[in-house]
Amino acid sequence: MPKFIVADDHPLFRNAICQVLQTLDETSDIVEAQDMASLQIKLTDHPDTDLVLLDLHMPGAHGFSALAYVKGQFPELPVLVVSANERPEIMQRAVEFGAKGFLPKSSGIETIQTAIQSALQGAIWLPDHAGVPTPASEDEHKLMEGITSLTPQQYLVLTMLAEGLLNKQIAYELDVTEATIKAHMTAIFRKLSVRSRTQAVLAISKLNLEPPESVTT
Amino acid sequence: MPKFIVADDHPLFRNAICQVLQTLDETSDIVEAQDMASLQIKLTDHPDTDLVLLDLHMPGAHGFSALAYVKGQFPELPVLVVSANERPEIMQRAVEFGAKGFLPKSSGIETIQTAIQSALQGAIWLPDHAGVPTPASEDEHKLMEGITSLTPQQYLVLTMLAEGLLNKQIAYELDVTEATIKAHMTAIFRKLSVRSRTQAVLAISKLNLEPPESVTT
DNA sequence: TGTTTTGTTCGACTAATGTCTAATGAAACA
DNA sequence: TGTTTCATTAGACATTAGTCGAACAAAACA
Repeated sequence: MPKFIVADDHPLFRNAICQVLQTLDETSDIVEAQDMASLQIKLTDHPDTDLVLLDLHMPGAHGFSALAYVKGQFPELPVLVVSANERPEIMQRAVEFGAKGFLPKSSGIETIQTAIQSALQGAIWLPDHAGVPTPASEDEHKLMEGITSLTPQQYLVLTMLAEGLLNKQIAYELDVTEATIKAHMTAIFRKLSVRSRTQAVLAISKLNLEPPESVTT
Repeated sequence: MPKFIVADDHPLFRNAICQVLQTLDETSDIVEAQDMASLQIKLTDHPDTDLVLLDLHMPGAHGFSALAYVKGQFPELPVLVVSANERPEIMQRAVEFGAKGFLPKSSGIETIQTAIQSALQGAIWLPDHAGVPTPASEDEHKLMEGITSLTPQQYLVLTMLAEGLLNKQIAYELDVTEATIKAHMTAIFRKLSVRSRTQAVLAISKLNLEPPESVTT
């Protein structure tokens, strides 16, 4: 009886994945999450999960930083990255940053089945067209390690910073004092090896997958 | 006697392009630039330029913001974007944001010749594999317009902000008072429709071409 | 040539940001 | 059970960022 968590903000696709999981094993225990906050809860509620199918585009998930965060919180948990992105470098990066593989959303049912099964068996799975690996820079790894070492609260604050919010606004949302947010900021800066919120934003935007998308201001 | 400006920070590739230009017309007048600062100078020194070959990766050039800036300073000047990027969406964006076409660096000599000639004749040129156009969002266009309306000094300040520099550091580099930089910031924020440097950085990072590359801090 | 507009510059003031120190509480551990 | 470690919380203080008003010069314009 394998246990899965399917984390994707698109209900239709989430359903489709669940269908495939049922096909593989009727006794599958499937938990769903539609954003990083709910994923966090589901992960702590279900420590016996066998595999997480993680979309890097959910609310609160900023590209690979979401992967880094999950790996930091649950280092032993296998994660299969699911994304609409088709770029080979992105697929390679996912594995390099600790995922069990990369599953494009354009994949057919059989491909999805294969990918999940190899991930469950502990193997790495990548699509045929993943191409030649181009290793990430050392700086990039350092940054991922930094995000990995963030606490849940710190990751949340970083997420809200990446939305362009003021400390005051973040404090209001999280119902704490502005001073608390400032303290979190300082901790985040240390872990990411930066000196200001501007540099922090610049650093994590380097880990984003999709460049030209709608500007959400 | 056509007049060109070749703007690329890679000397080898700049040379190669110049060779091709010579082949097309021996009487070609070719001016070179290796960064945005020198491009700015060359552009004002040579107002009779027929075509600019612009790499979006030079020092001081932050993706499409560099294109927006050049178009803002010289609206009538034809620009052919040259980039190592091979993604169809990027190519489409270049044209949508006012370029005469997109020339991948992997192109053969004949392709380069064709592209330059159509650009000179005023036509739009794109590679075969440019694919189906996916129009940019309205927000994206608004942002491009904002960058277009920046003055040279403001663009320079924005560039340094995108490097993660403090106002104090920018002021020192440009040899003006911190108060001056702050005034520039306020003007930039207005034009980009943002309220803080953090939001400004987030906005322009949406226009970047290359997602996962070395983190230059 | 006189007027207007605009970019650049800056000082004064207000708001936001970041660091340091420290208290509290919970989890890990001996 | 007592100890240690660490996340979370904040207040006090110092620094940085951002707005407003204004002077000055250069360019555009009538």
